[in-house]
Amino acid sequence: MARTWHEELRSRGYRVTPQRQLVLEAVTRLGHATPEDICGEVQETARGVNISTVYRTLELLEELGMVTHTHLGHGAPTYHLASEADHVHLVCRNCETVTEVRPELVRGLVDSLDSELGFATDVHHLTIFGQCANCRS
Amino acid sequence: MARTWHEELRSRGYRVTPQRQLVLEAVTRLGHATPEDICGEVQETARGVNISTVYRTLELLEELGMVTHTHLGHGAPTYHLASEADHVHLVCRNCETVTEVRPELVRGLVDSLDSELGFATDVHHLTIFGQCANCRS
DNA sequence: TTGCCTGCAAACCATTTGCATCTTG
DNA sequence: CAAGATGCAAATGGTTTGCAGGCAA
Repeated sequence: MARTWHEELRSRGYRVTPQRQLVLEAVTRLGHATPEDICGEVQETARGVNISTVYRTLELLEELGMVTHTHLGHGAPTYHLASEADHVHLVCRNCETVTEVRPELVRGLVDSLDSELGFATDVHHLTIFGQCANCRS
Repeated sequence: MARTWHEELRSRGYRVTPQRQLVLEAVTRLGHATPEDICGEVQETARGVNISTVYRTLELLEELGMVTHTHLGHGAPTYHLASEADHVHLVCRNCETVTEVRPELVRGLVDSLDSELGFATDVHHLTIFGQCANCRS
């Protein structure tokens, strides 16, 4: 069986704290949430948790490869579980709607960049801006 | 002959000011510059120009379709002439190097998004993060 | 002369950091 | 009990805004 999250933390010299568990749970529950969203969600359970702890924890979880973030607009980035990150984001400039599309759509591009330039695309972080079908008509 | 920039401004009720000319020249000269870079460049010629004027002017020039911006990293966005924007940016997460690639590489993706989802991709704004050939080896 | 523009300063938002204190292992 | 984690407050970086005076048309 795969190493648990707690073991993962410990083996790298980090500690398991209630705050870290709550942040991870919040990210799991919310999906596509900003640090502030996450902080709010965490505070539903534990009032005292500070936003700087949320930032530090998100950085840690990202380093561990458990969460990733994307920039979906002008404001704060959004975080979600790495295990659920297998999709590409389309953001409509007009109505701000975010659509998730299957990664196969960018397969061709990713392959070209690899074979032609040796560039390894980070698909999870990819966000494509434009105009959605609704707003075009 | 096409309408000049000055006519374009005037016809929309905007005014031609030295600051606006300087900002446009700075963007032309610098390419891929942050608002702060641009402000610095402008101030080489006209000391008094304020950064808030630079922000306001960039917003205006973008609305007029003369410049565009992209996010190449965590910090400030970078601006460049729309007429020179016909390329896609690759950003290496490791060495921070920015590479411009010809837009044909994303043609397939853009076409798929259009035909399958009716989504009109804003190629100019597209930035692809990943790891470059150098840093992979 | 009109009212759009600009400079300045202050407000804002998202994020980071220093430090004293608390907790985990 | 030692090192790492947290809370708090203050600093930071980037951007926006209100307002009084300035300048283009």
